[in-house]
Amino acid sequence: MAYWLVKSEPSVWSWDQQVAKGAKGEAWTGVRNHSAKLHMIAMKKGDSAFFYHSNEGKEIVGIAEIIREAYPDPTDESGKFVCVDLKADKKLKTPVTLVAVKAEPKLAEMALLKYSRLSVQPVMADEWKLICKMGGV
DNA sequence: GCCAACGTTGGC
DNA sequence: GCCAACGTTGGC
Repeated sequence: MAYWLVKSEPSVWSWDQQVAKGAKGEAWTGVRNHSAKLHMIAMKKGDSAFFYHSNEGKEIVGIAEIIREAYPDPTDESGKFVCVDLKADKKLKTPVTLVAVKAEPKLAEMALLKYSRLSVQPVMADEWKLICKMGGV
């Protein structure tokens, strides 16, 4: 069981839209970065991922579950990139903001802070637990 | 294969 | 709207 974090601009694809898809989920497409791609390939069905809103909100709003492992991204004409399917699992009672993550010394090593442009990132188990606690789940 | 120029992301 | 970080492109 591994943990991840995916980012999306809510104006493009928001948590509420993800929730509206229900149990059948939605393909997480459009990732055009090789580091992010490698992380998606490493995802296993049943893994969990934080859902982070970039630009607007700048906070972790919910937890999604990987329901389909990496397959070719249908929106990528070059055929080089992959996507996974995610479904909304649960919403954090309290969103964990970027400010809150930065204020917590135990989270200083998070990829979210170190590689702010990376749209799919791994999360350490203890980071995961702490953020869940901060988020009230 | 190096590196400058350029584009994109995302925080501020 | 600005700019830092970083990926990509293209000339050499």
